[in-house]
Amino acid sequence: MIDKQLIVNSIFEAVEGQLAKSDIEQTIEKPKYAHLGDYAFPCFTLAKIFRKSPNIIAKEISGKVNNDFIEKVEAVGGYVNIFLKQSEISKGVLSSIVSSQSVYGQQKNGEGQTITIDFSSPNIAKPFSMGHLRSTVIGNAVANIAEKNGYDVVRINHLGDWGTQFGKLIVAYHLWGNKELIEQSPVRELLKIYVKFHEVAEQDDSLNDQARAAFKKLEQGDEEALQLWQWFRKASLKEFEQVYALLGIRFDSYAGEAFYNDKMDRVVELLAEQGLLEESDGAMVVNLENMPPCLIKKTDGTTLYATRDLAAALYRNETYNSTKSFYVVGNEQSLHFKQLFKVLEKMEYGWAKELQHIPFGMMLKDGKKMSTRKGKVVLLEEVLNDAIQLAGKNIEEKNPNLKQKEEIAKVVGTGAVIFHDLKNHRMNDIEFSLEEMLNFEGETGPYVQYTHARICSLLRKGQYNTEISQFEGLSDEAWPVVISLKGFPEVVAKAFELADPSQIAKYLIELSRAFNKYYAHTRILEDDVTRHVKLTLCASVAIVLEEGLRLLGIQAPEEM
RNA sequence: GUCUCAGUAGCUCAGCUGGAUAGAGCAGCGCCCUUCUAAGGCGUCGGUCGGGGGUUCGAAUCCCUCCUGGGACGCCA
Repeated sequence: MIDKQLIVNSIFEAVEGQLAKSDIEQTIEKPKYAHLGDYAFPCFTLAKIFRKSPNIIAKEISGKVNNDFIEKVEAVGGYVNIFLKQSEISKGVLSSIVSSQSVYGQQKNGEGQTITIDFSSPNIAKPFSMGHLRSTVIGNAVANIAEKNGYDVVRINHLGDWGTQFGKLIVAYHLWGNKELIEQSPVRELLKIYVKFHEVAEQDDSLNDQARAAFKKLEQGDEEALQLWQWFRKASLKEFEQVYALLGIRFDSYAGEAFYNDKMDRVVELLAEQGLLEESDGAMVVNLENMPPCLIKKTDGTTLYATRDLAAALYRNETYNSTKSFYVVGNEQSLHFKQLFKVLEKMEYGWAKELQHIPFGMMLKDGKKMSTRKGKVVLLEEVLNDAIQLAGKNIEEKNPNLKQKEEIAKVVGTGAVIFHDLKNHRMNDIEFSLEEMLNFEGETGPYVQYTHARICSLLRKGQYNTEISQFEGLSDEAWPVVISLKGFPEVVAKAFELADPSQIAKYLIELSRAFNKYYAHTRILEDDVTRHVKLTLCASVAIVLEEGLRLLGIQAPEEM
């Protein structure tokens, strides 16, 4: 971005210091249309200062802006439009990408800092639904993006392996459980009895009392309850790990809620010491301003989600010495996190302000929230399998001689599902649509992967040699591609600032589109002097596409 | 009721720290494979940016208000 700084400087001089450099930098924009140049500076705010029309000011400034990267400057309708020297910029961008390879775009703003990211966090003994997909893929992408911004990342799977739901499961197991069936297909069977529990409990409220009692026994260390709990947990985790393997996601810690079982007394004591704990209707709460109180202990003395999250926050801060903490959890839990952070603030922990809830919209079915309790869920594994199968079918049609068909179908199918989730802003609710998710054309993961694969094919056929450096001689048609490549580092930084993976996804679509257009109109493998620089451009695009997809948690096959 | 998120083309969305003619994809219609993977490219159709006020030289973007939908709101997580 040296070119932009130079432009800021020369505009700064041209306006005789009437605007701060930071203001100028913010005001400079990317013109809406390519024929208006590469940078634009609107002069409307200056009209008052200089008491002249924006048109005249733009003309005056445009005469004064000049440096080695600028081809020409035009004043149009109150704007100063700046055109860069394409050859100079191209040379800089391509040589930078080719020399740094996948490191291109690496930022340093997070260097020396650790960030913990709590994501995925499925509930044990419940199926891995499409709803959990969101936390999993968004969290994983945010983690990758944080690393690309220089942070050390600790990936935490805060498993939902504790709580009243286990009381319900234990009761349900005693009533309807079948050991053999559960051994065979744990999550499916456990879900079945869990759903049944809720059906019956609707008629017979005493079941809920039994469940609470069962959980209390569990929390007090009852042998039989503990054994059941351990069994449920282990069996579920085994199934989850298959999904993580398929998605290529790993965690640094699987410390779930149960892990904090022996760490909660301390939190309660601390709260009591500071006089924050109050009794209310038999329960223990922390009262908060402008918010409902935060429940710490139930009437029967057992703990709640919030208690465990408080213990977890303390533990993480002490263990990882993190400077930031993200919680990638659904939007519907916003209040819970507001309360949690507020309680920590009241406990006077300075680091409480570095905790951040990264919310996201819900996966809807028929316009409504999916409910595990009613058994209305779409299973992630089934969707992934559908996607993989369809990808396989496409390969059979389009590229039947492909090697490693199965492996590629996996990469393309899961890529489609992940990209579909990440391409839109995370706060949007998503109406579950298998049809849309399995669409491989247009703004999709496979579209980006396909662009990458075609480039790889070109590089093979053209015997692209990384040793040769040729960065000049591109035609005008290549310019939109170069400009797009140039923007990658900025996108990486913005994606982290906003904790928004869709920034990367949208960028990849834009780069792919720019390249495909170029590819459709320019023959690469021509035996002329520009062949190698064209291949260098192709190689650069491939590097950035692969790296961008990696940030999203998607692989980029060389053939498909 | 309170808080919160959202409302842009038939559908899914981008643009939202104010700026030039509101952009994509899907669906529809029509082209382009005897040349580098057609999972592609090109064209065309399609919009009172939920309604109404206000601030501003300028508003999809900021403020107010109303309407519609989702979600959360003490012993679930």
